[in-house]
Formats: sequence, C-alpha cells, structure tokens
Amino acid sequence: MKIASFNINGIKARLPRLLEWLEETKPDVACLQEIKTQDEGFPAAEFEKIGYGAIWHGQKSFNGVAILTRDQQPEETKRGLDGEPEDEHSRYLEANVTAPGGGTVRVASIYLPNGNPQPGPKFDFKLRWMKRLRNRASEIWREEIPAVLAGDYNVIPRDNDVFSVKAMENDALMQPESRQAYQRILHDGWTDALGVTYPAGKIWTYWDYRSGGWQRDQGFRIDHLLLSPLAADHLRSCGVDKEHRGREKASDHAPTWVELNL
DNA sequence: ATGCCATCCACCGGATGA
Repeated sequence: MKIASFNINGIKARLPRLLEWLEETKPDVACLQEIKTQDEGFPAAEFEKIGYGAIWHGQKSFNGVAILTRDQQPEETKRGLDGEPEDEHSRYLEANVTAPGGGTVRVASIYLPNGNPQPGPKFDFKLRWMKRLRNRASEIWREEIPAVLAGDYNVIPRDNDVFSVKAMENDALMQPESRQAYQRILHDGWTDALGVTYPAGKIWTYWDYRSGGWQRDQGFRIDHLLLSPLAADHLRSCGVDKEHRGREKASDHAPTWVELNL
C-alpha cells in the first residue's frame, strides 16, 4: 500500500500536474497540502474521473489540506486540531482508509505552520500548533493501529536534511525549538520513514523557486511521513518522486511516499 | 538587508510562503 504526501502549492494551478502524477504513480492514498482554495472550489469531479475519492478542508487563498484515496472514499475521523478555538487555519485532516488486504489504516494530512519570521507571533503559533499535533498523535498512538501522519511539517529535522546549514540557520524551519518539538513526537514512538531509511540524509523534498534552487539542487527535507509502530513494522520502502519537481509548472515540493506491506 | 519566484485574490500590487 502506497501512501504519499504532496504539498501542491495551489490545486487550481497544479491540477494537470497532480492528475498526471496520480495516473503515473498510482498511490493508494495522497495527502495534499496547500490546496489554496475554498471548499466550493475543490475539483472533486476531476479526481473521481480517474478513480479517486476525496475529502478536503479548504480555506480562501491559503493553506488547505485534502486526502485522496484510490477506488474508495476516505472515512473522515478528524478535521482541525483541538486546543485553540480561535485558530481558523485549515491545516489538519484525518481519515480511515481500507488497505488492499482489508485492514484499516489511519492517515492524516498535515500542513504545519511555517513560523517565519522568528522570533515572533508566527513562530509562537507554530510551536503551539506542534504541541497540539503531538497531543493528537498521542491519541492515535494509543489506539494501537497502523497510522501514517503525512505532510509538510515545515521542520528540517537534522543538519544533513538541508543543502546549507548556514543559509538556513536563522530560519524557523531549523530552530532548536522546532526540531525539539518534532523530536518529541518521534520520541513518543513515531518513525520518520525517510529519516531512518536514509540516515546519511541529503534527500530533499523541497526546492525554492527562487535563486535557482532546483537547478542547483539546493533543497531540504521538510515533508515527512511518521509511522505508528504497527505501520513501521511493515515499512517496505519509501522515497521522493524527485523527477516531478523538474517538470513544467511544478510545485516547489516533490511528492514523498512510503510503501507498507499490510 | 533585500530580492530572487510563484500563487492567490482582485484589480495589477500586496500578502504569503520557506
């Protein structure tokens, strides 16, 4: 079972590329971030045409997450995180999905706040949001089910997950507080699939549009798939569809995925 | 220190992103 995470940076601008990627790589589940549209503008019919059911949590202009599932409809289990009622960003969506073998897998599509500039209120919001995410992750963990928390975490976990530590040293993505908050979730028992599979790092999931980031292969790893123990036990492989980042009108992120033997 | 590029909305420049 293949589960992917893809920050598409605008579902309207990206639709042809997104449909192309789905047809070429056929993920069973695609967790999307930055759909950047209100609920009414979500092109559900386009996905249905190629055999994907969907749920989505939209917002005007910014943020927005969705979950697409092949040959089935996701069963929504959570929309938004608890703990901050005044937070109106659409950044979290969660569902149960049926695995090919018949079992159930919980998946979440996560768009964690960027947090720049730091220090400041946006960075504080990021850290609060990470605490709320950790609380939700713990609830899922205690259910003892196969689960995959997939998304754009906006965290560079290690120094070897970035092309230049110096270039990014003041960025919210790699502040010690951001890394610690991420690490706490891992310490709770979640497995960063690409992190453990490629301990030497140098695997990027994002390349900036500016400064020729793609052309120079200057990127970093911020899109992560965190596996519960029952998912991690069955990790077969994982990777990044890097080639898709180099296409015309590409997102600045590449699709990132895990394959589980469930 | 800032712009670099791309997206969105809405009216063409400002906000946001990472």
